[in-house]
Amino acid sequence: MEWTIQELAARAGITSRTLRHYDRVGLLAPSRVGPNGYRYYDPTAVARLQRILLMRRLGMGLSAIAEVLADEVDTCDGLRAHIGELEEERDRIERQIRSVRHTLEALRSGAEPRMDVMLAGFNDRYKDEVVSRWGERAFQVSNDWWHGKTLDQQQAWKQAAEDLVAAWVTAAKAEVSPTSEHAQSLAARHVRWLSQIPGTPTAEGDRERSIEMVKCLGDMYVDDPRFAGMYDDAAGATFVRDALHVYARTRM
Amino acid sequence: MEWTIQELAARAGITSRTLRHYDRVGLLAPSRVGPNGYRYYDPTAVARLQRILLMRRLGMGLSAIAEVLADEVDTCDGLRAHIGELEEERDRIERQIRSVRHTLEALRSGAEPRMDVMLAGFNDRYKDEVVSRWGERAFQVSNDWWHGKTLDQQQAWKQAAEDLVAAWVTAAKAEVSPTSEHAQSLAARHVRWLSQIPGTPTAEGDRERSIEMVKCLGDMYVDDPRFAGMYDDAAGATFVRDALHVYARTRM
DNA sequence: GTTTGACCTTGACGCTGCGTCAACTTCTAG
DNA sequence: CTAGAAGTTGACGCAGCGTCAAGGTCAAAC
Repeated sequence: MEWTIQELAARAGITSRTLRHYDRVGLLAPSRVGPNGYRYYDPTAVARLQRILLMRRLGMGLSAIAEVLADEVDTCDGLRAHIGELEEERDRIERQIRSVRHTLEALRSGAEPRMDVMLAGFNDRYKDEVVSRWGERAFQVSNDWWHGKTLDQQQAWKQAAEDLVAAWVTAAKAEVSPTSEHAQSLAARHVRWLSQIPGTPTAEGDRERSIEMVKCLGDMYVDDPRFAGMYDDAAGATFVRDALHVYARTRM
Repeated sequence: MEWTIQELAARAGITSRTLRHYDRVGLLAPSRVGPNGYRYYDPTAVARLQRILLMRRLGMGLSAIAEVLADEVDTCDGLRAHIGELEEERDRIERQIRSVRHTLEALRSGAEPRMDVMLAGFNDRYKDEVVSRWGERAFQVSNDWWHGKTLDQQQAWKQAAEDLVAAWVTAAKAEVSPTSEHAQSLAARHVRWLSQIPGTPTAEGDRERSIEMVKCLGDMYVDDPRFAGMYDDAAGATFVRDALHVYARTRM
């Protein structure tokens, strides 16, 4: 079976010009060229084109695609690498979906983006508050850390926080006890999450002040109006606070 | 809070040149321009940039992005549309992953791609066989139909077939009876799938020959070596054959 | 046999979305 | 005050095609 340039273009959803371009740059030569100069493509060429279009969709340059196709001694390796790329791309999109979805909800409820609040303690918008409570250096270091991250990294971090909040809400709804193993493991995760922020007591291994900070944070979840609704309702916030207090007292 | 052009570029993973370009084409103006001509960006600008980069990743042109951002009277609508786009993109990638994964497996096992076999009855590679069994016209019509589809459409169709096979294998493993409601609904789905191919008896409503064809196909799954392993093992193929036979006898 | 119209060819120029100097100014730190 | 890092505005370049232009080829109709 063979196809003319137009037939192949139509089937692939591209133009004949693109195929001629690929021929010229040596990316995809027709399987046969008629004595009249006409280009004809066979199924092998079609398969190659499919791979090319796949990679192009991922934003790869034509030269990069050519390299991949050339270096590909083992087709299996190429495909495996390809699956990896696709999975990464999917995960990235998945995260973006959740992020946008969250932004949408926040917008609808008229609230500020939750995570801006979550970062309240270490966001420059709350500088005075932080400085008075944890000192100038804690503010500086944590602030620099945050602004040193790329948007992608920030988003990933926020996503981790989102997941944590979601886990808390689920646990609270399940009406288990704040002292239960599950709740305590969530608290541990919460503290680990906090300790990623440099400059804070938990990150610096200052046990006394870490305990104080975790308890303070728990109280804020309940009392501070800026956190209102973050853990769904008052019961949720209370659950988180209790769990954090217990964890601070017994396991830190 | 404000950032200089370099700070923002670093955080967004782009270059300052890109930001200047966006300014020039009116896509993203800095929130403030100093008396020295320096550009400064505030969080609002950052949010807008995030949306721009998001859409750009989806392959949109800058002018198209500008239009979207301009037409967006309601931010919520824009975000919702955006989620839709992202979900579609994710699904597309998901399908590609499955497709590539399948190709890989087929390659590893040394077998031909399964779907080439699945199409055996109506693939030009098996022309003689088809013609002798279902007539010249059935071959012609179905073949034209298949080659008239775009690569994307072909892939979607193959994916549907993959899903069908997977459902069959699952059902076979569950050791339900071929006469069970579930197996029979799968058989119905199988026939509907077949009837999408123009020129075949099932597509043309020829009841007698449709029954014959479904039974014949079932037999081939078991007997024809080209289908070996498609339904995992002999037991799987037998299960499918039995279910199809029962369906053909009692419900067609 | 010729004509018509669809499809093929090779240039060649244009457009988008930046990368990359160049030439110059401005801010920051010692 | 001076070095160096970072800012500015052009201006040119490059990839990946779209889009004529100026023709050859083919299948079918007349």
